[in-house]
Amino acid sequence: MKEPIDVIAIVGPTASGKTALSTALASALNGEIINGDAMQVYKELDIGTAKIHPSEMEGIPHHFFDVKEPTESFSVAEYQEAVRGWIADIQSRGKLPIIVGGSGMYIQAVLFDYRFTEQAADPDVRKRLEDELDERGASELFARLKKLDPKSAESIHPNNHRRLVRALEILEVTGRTKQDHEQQQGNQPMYHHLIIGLDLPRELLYERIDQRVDMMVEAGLFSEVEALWNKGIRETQSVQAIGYKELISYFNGDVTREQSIEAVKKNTRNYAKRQLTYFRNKLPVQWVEANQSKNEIFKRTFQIIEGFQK
RNA sequence: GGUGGGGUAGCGAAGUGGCUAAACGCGGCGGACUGUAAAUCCGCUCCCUCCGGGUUCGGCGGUUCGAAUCCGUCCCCCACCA
Repeated sequence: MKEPIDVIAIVGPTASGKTALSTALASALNGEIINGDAMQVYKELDIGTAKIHPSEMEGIPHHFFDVKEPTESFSVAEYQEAVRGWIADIQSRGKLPIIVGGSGMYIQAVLFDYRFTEQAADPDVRKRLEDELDERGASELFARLKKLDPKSAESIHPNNHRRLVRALEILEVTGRTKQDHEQQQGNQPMYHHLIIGLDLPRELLYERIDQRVDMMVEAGLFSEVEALWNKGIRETQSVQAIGYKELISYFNGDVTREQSIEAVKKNTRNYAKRQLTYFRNKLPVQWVEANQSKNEIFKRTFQIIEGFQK
């Protein structure tokens, strides 16, 4: 008997062709698309995030893009909640939700039984911990974590200040350890889902990335970033995205234009590699070779979907 | 043709008799990841490997117990002079 698919996710490193596949798939399957990308939630970050242009949407509804101002912060927990809402909404209308994006953990958090702490993150507590870290040094904070939450301390490298601070923050805000919190939950899937991953030979991927960055520059990436910069948006979470932070260095006068472009390319390549690591090791991905014609990719994807439903 | 500078691992660049398979940076590869994730962090990167071993510092030949480091010679690059 056939068990219907609840949701399909299309993942893959940046520049692997997810967007092109997504619209084709959505029209074939009566689907609607949900953003699976942490940075594409931001308004005004269009070119650098390779956000789909309305003219390319082919009439397919796209959800959860452009929902944040570039000055706002954003989090996985927020993403999880919103996207699960969208999945329910799309399903209720008899359509198939298709999540498309490259943020592995975000997608994992909606598809699997990830439970975040009841209380939201507390910026004040975090700030204080960060200051403390600067003043007293990481080793002192790490020693504290080791004492209060030894299990988590084992899995956090002392140099990873961000995760160190977060673990301490959880302790302080919720009164429970990070470890205690996480062991309550399984990695149970929340939906009958299928994850399609696009992959292509590394060398080719890098070539495509370099080309795409050049295209972004031609498409006006510098003026996009300059507009943000002129508004004083220079250090927000949004603008830590690749393609933005490097050009901000340029507008700050720290590097040349050419250097900033090269940095974008390099950081994008490194990022693509990290994405692949995540997909490979954290998600049950059905891989599709992306180094072939759109038609072939589409056909192969369809085969997988049909096989999955049987 | 002459004078000076230089040739070190994928690249850049230290090292100027033993502690050096050779600092450091970049690039590359692998990995971690539960409210910043396009973030943050870790490991590996001459060859074969379990211990360990084998070849290296432009080439060749010397000196020395021992050389990337000293000497001779040859090749190549750069600058200036002719």
